[in-house]
Amino acid sequence: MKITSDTKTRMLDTATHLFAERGFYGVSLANIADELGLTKQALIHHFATKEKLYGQVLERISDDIISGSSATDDLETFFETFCGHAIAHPQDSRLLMRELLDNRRRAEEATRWYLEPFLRNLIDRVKATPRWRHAPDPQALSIAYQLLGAVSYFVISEPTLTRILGSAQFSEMQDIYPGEIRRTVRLLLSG
Amino acid sequence: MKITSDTKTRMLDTATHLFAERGFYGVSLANIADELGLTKQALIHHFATKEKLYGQVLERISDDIISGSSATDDLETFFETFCGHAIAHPQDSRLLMRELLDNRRRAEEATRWYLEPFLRNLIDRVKATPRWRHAPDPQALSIAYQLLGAVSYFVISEPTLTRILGSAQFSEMQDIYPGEIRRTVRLLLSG
DNA sequence: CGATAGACTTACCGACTGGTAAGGCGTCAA
DNA sequence: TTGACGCCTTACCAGTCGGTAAGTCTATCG
Repeated sequence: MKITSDTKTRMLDTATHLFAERGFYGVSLANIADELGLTKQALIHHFATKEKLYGQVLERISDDIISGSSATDDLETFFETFCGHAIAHPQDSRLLMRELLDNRRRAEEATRWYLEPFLRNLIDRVKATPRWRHAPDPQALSIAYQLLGAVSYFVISEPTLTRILGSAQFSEMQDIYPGEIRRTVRLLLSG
Repeated sequence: MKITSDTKTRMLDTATHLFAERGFYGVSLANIADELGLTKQALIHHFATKEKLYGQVLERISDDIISGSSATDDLETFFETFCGHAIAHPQDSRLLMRELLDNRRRAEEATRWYLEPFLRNLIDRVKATPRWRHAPDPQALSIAYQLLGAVSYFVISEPTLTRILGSAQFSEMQDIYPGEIRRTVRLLLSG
């Protein structure tokens, strides 16, 4: 128990998992604490409030995403990496999707805007391609956003698709999806 | 006060709006009742439980979506309609997105599977095109899902994009997005 | 050995949750 | 006039929420 940051990391891991699965209001501090084998006051000791805990969870994820994307990658490589990361870490996609849905209400109290640098980066990346070199920002972002949405929406649909298709067909779909995305990227960059 | 179904409709409208905005656990029966100028027991009188109210909200939306899509439309027309509906009724998209995120936990108690007929319909529609006539189900669904995701993800991002781009650039993006989707549909059907 | 500090606990709080029980009120049929 | 019914209310409940207060325990350091 000497290394307190280890406990803090475990807390963030568990909180990330639960917030991603049930959302901010679907999870109580007691839920998180139970899964850790601690009390909710241990969480409050480290993070002061539930909001701040949630904020640190978001911050860690957005740092991962931004640092995980090399600035020199072309669009095709970028989305290949992005798609791979999203499928490997569906929790992150779920949590960011929830944040997109919830941030209108959280807007007043949001201190930092997590997604902005990521999206600015994406716009520049699209405008670095020959096809979209002269596109205005909204159009460049439209291109990127279609791909972003195509990946994220698929990843968060895992439970639904598994139920409808069965797990065998879903994992088949999961295998081919990155390739389909790659083909769409190429089409968008050439057409 | 004679026409009770009118009150019931108002209740469903308000519940739809609030559930879409804050999610199932972010809204209490009292919140909904307050906005209606009634008490939460009025809601319970009509819907018995919060879960059943939520279920009826979902049912109404999925009925709208399914009945709103003519079976004879080709893919391009279908997604044009779908995109228009999504932009005109962002609440519906938000709610369905939340359901995709939450239904893993709700899975045990779900009595009806809302999205299945919609997705089956989509698979058939993709396989009705010359380009994908012989595609297996997972691939056909991958094609459709990219488009579905591209539309839905954009629609629920309105608060985020407005903040980042400003409302002028966002509405510009909203204007061009259906056209971008249409072009992507064509690319996917020809490439 | 004694003191200090961080990690974590028990005990507790007021506010709010979904839901039950019971009754008031207006409308309509007999 | 009377009774029944649908709509909605007040009163109330046990359970949970996020958070505060006041410790206990252990490790470190002088």
